[in-house]
Amino acid sequence: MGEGRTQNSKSWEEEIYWSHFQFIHFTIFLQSTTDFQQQLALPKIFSDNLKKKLPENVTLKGPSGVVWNIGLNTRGESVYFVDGWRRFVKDHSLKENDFLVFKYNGESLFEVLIFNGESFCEKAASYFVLECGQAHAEQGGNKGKNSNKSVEEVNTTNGSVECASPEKFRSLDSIRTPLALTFETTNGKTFNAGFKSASPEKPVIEVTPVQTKKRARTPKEANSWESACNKEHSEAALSKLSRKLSRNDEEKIVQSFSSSVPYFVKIIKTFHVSGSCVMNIPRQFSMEHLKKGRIKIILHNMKGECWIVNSVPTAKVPKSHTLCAGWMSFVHANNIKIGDVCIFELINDCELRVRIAGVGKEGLDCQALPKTFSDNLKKKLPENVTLKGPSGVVWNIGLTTRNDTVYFMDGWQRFVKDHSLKENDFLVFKYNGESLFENVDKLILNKGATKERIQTIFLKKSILLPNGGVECASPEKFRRTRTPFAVPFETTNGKTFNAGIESASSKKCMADALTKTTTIQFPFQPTGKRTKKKPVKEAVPVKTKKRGRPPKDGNSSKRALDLKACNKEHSGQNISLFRLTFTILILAYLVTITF
DNA sequence: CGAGTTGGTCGTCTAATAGA
DNA sequence: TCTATTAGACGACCAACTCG
Repeated sequence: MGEGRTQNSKSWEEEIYWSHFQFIHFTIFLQSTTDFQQQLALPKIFSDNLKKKLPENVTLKGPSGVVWNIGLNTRGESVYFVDGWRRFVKDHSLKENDFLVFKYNGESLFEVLIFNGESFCEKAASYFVLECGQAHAEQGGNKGKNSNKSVEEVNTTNGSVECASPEKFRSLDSIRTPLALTFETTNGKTFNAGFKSASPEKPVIEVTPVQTKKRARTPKEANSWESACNKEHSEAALSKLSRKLSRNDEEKIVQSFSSSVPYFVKIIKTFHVSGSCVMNIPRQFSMEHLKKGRIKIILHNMKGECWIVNSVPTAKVPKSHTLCAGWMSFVHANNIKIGDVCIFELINDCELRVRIAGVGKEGLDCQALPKTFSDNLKKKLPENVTLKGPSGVVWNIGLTTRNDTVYFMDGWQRFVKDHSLKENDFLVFKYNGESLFENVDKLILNKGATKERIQTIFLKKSILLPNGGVECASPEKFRRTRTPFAVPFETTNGKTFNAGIESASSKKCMADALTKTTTIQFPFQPTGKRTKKKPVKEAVPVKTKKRGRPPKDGNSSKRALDLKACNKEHSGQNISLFRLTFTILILAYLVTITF
């Protein structure tokens, strides 16, 4: 979204953010596939906006307060940390999967927080990196001019509220900003199908241009959300509401998901789960990945259970398929409801794995805190806490503990809504040890470098149960699941959020579903007992000539991060109580929102 | 050359029909 | 009566065409 905008078409929020804000945050994930031990590429959006302002040498201030002087090198479109970076990596024992949060002061200082990608919490050891020879020497060396000044500036801001002026600015912004329309439309179950094809060579970016541009009907009469909700039959109302979707809305789901296998996305409509109960497969997906004629398709849910479903060619749309017999059983067994998002991934020939993401407001109701954090602080956490947003505005949130996991519960939905949080948003929280969580804003994820990383790390953190309860999987389980990545986007607040999140509803199963649907013979034999009222016209050959402008290029802005792990060399000494407390109290985690 | 018009294509959705 | 299947209306999008 925001990232897709060109420099010349910045929103006013972006313009103000990049031109006037004193502090800029961004996040970088360390990948083994990149040479991160030698150099580190800064996020493209960051360097694009600030390249001209960046000095040749900057200072990195680690969590311990020690500073490192780092040389910047511009190559092509990218800016890299080079000289001195290796030392920083070594001194902090940075490893693959660690991720760093940088806070740039607008001049030459970057404050760095270092997080463990496994626990989503800070690496405690990073607070105990002491002044070492190299770091010390650099600090006092000829590059000290910038650093000294910067350190002073940091000290003045550290103890109090960060970036006072910008925060005030943002506060006004937040008050002005209406609730996120996009979120409501998401909840409004208003998306149409999307189709995305991915090849092994290009597993995530490629988007089939034609199919992703779905046509959303607009209602003849303008039904407002309110009027729709007032209808007696809410499902029908939702169905009507769904027609109000814009094309952009439809594409969002497709673009927020990526998979190494071909897939298509469907937003469940009334007719998918009631009445005839059919599911149409996008024509292009059918053409590319399904056999012609009647076939049976095996649908897998995320539990590994499977259903056999008839797939018949669509008469009106040649080469397209419609799921019919067996689809209803799948719907019932997996408790699929109107508005749910189903992602059909082709895992084998005629086998589709279906990810089902519930779209109810219950999906926004809670958010699990990182296990490491809650394990350490669960006993100290009050029942109600305060979330302080980047704007300075606060939200009261209730905490609930279930199965050893602590969740933001009551009020979280409001926080999500007010901040237009979506799938793949990335939040960093700072906990003050009592009842206040401050949300550090304006993180910029190194999109390209993060994409692959996120697929292996940021995983499903909470699963909504049909009864509204929440089941939280272990971090290890999360890690095993490949998670879609969405490009960083800008909220209506002008904030750039990132991170990978995925959530899905795990619905209860119907034990007999399989037996009900396994009676279909293969190859499928039509009954032949139906008669057509009218002769069917011979299928007209599809015109191959495409008119008009060619589809736009998929813009893959992959960037490489370079770095490698290194060994720990420094252990903590002279531990101060303050440092220890601070170490524990800062956390970062990914927000999982089911919609 | 650009704006407006037109017609083809195809996805969405409903209703009809027939089998179990 | 329920489920499976099919036909077709409707409507949006897009590209080619037309015209000023």
